[in-house]
Amino acid sequence: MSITQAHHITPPPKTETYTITELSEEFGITPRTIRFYEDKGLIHPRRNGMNRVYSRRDRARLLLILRGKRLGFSLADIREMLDLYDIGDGQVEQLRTMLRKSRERIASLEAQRRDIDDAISELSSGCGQIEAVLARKGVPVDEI
Amino acid sequence: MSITQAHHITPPPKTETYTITELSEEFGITPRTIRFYEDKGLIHPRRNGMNRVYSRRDRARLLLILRGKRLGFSLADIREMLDLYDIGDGQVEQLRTMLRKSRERIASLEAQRRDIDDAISELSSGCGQIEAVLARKGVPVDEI
DNA sequence: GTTGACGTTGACGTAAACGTAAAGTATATT
DNA sequence: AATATACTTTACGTTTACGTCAACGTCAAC
Repeated sequence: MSITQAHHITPPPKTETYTITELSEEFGITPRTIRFYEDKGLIHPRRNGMNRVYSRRDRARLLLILRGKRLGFSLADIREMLDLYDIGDGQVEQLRTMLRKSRERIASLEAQRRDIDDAISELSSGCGQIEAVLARKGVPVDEI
Repeated sequence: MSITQAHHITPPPKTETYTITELSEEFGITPRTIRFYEDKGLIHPRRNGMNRVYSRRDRARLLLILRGKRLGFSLADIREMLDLYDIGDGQVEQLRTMLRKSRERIASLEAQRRDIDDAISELSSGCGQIEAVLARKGVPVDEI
């Protein structure tokens, strides 16, 4: 039914390229997501006719995008940093921006952590009170 | 046309009631927000004609809602807990539910905190690297 | 000639928690 | 009346990061 062999196997990987599904599977995201990033200006793959063709540089950008997301940056932030990365000449300016953004992000995360700690305290205390009431009523507290 | 006297001065505060703007101002939220909560079934003020009339019980519910939000519960969660609170007879069942939800919330918050700590670590390390590069280039790092 | 795999664009849907008009009602004062 | 104030409802807009169709293109295989 087929030559069993080549078909969608990149012929001679001259300049390594990737299709959208290849990347989506490698990174565990959907093609829709990758197109969405393109829509937002985060990535600019070449085209082969209608189809998107991703280079290793594109792949690297995608990695940076996912890393940024993991760190809690917005796509807009990531885009800004990638744009600076592209310019490339203003290395220093780029690093300054990343440093500033990273520090801001750290401060924001630390604030979040304080809020979380406060909430945990309040919730724990609330749990304690509920447990006390239930215990007084003879209700086993751990089987909930 | 009027007794020149009373007007918006609650006559004899027989049963303490509140208007929507009173509550919104007291709690620093907008009337829209309070109506939204009603829309979502979190609160059920009486009506005087078309106008909403809030009792002290309603006010207390609003406080519980805001407290729940502060602790990071969704309005749906809060609604569920308030509904149980209303029934009132199944006190135990209600407490169990609150205890369960609170514990779930604590677990979720602790997970969030771990993620935050990881992100802070990664960001700090990244900042360190950037600072090193900038320092090597003779760029002052703190004035950014 | 049609099936299948893969790709494309476009547009609407989702979630949460409201914001923001737009337009009407009711009451009280001027 | 006219004005001012407070309140009402209805309904669409906002934000972020996609999901979910729908309908169509293209290419190779059978």
